[in-house]
Amino acid sequence: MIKIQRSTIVFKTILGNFLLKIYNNKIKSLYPTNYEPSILVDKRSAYIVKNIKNYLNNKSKIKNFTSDPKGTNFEKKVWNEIKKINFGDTMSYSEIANKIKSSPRAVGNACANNPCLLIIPCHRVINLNGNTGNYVIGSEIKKFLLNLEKNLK
DNA sequence: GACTACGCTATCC
DNA sequence: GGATAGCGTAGTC
Repeated sequence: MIKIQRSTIVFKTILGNFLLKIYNNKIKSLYPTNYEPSILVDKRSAYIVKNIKNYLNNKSKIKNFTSDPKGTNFEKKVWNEIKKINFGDTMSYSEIANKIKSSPRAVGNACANNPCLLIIPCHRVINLNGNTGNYVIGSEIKKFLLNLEKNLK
């Protein structure tokens, strides 16, 4: 008998409230929300939330949680490559494009559709010329995250 | 066809 | 040397 776990919780961080969706022990999505934080969380969610909060407070590295985001085959391929980037490291859009035989622009497209912020570290993907490039919830936050990881590396 | 979280080149100061 | 414009590129809607 397979036990399916399903939970949706909202928690507060220094970057605002985030909505976390878990299905069958895998993270389906993680992104900012306007909803009020929820109170009751199961053990697994509480563990993930604690790690993300510690990460954003520069207390610990973010763990490599299993994720199962919804997207096209191409997007999943891009996200899979991004998950391989080590904590504190960066990679350019064109490097990722070369790995999967695509173009930088298409990689950026896939990044913009990433439903699992932080979990799929698309903030570690930057421009070839060294600029941080854009980010769904603001390039300032991208810089903040990169700086955070540099300090803890 | 239009849009895009990119990259390269040409062409201006 | 910087700034900017234009175009190529690949994937999505």
